[in-house]
Amino acid sequence: MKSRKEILIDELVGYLLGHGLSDLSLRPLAEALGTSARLLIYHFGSKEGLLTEVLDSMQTRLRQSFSSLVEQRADPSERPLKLFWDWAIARKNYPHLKLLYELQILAVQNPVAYGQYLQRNNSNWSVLIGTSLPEAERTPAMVTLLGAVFDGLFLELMSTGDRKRTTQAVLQFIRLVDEAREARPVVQRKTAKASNTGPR
Amino acid sequence: MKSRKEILIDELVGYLLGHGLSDLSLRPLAEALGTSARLLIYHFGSKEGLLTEVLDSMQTRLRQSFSSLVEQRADPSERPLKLFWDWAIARKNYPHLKLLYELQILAVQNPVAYGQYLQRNNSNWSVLIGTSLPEAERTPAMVTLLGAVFDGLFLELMSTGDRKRTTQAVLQFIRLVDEAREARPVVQRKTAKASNTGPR
DNA sequence: CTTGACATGTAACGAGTGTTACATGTAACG
DNA sequence: CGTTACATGTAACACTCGTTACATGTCAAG
Repeated sequence: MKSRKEILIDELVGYLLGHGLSDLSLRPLAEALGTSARLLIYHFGSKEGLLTEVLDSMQTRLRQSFSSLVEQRADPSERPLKLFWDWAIARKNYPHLKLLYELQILAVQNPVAYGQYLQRNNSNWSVLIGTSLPEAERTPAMVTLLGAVFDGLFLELMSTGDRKRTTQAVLQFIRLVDEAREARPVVQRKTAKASNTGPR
Repeated sequence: MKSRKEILIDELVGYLLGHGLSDLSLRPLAEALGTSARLLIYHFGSKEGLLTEVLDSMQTRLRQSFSSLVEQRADPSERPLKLFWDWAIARKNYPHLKLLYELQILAVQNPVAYGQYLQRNNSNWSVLIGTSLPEAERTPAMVTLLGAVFDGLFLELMSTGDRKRTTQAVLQFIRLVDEAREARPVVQRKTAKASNTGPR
């Protein structure tokens, strides 16, 4: 059984997804939910407390959704980057990520007001994607690049709404990495045969 | 001779670079410049007019700086992406770009309030970089990817401040493109010899 | 010296902000 | 029924917001 507060949080998330963070105001917010500013303060203590709880709840849910995605991935041949991309632009997840990117930028420009909500953010999943790289390629530069490709393309998607072109760009990047891998001389030298992670 | 207004604009730009857009307020702004809100309204008509003029001035200056960079580039062997990156993270330009990225995000979340300042933005230079690609590679996906790599890495720089690692990632990407180019069978078929841009 | 354009100072207006004081309702438990 | 915890409504507080009315200053041109 959900408490009144949990119900409120759900509705608040919905509102934030549609209205963004930068010009949030209690009274219009309350009115949209059919309640009053008085109530919001009553349940969350302050506007800041409200933001903290709502954003926390959102991050938690996103993290869960992402974890379950990684665990039960149907097609193991699919590249992690593509897998993650498809997840991120799914109608269900897209607005949430969009909001987190807004938060990210606001925090960069105004750490005093927003920095606290940032503890850990996309750093988590960018690392997770990085894990998918063969160990020899898992340099800081490559991991950073991988994360940046995702961030940049997502930003482009937010700006233009062009799902097709941005997804093409994701695939282009994957192709690039593959081709470069072909071109590179094999550095592996210990065992000429078998895969590289050693016996188990 | 600069008019009072032009002087004001210069000071305003300086203030915006340090404080961002999202919580801009006339009175603190005026106080920081040693003037009054009354004066700002007097010169710019409204807060909105002020923002329009200041951001316009900023974009104009950035565009000039970028143009002169492209024209007089010293080392023609340097890759355009790297050239542009170095320009963007230079101490002089970095805060401006940072502000434009904030504007970009705010406009995405709140087109009503900020959309008007966006007419043309980074689309300009991302196209310019794209122009540097050999024609065969200048697909929408590749151009999009190129722009996204820049955006994503700049975002990462804004968040972490790690100039070294992000620059390494830029170089990593350039290397990736080069290696992939090697690996790919040559599509050019018209002339087997000489470079491809034709006689000069 | 007077005129007139530009610049500035003081103070206020009405609206919106987050937050609070105080009173009232609802419903479960003894 | 009475008590108690939770929820809610009404109204206000102190403050900031962008903007404006009105008066005053500066300073060059006639």
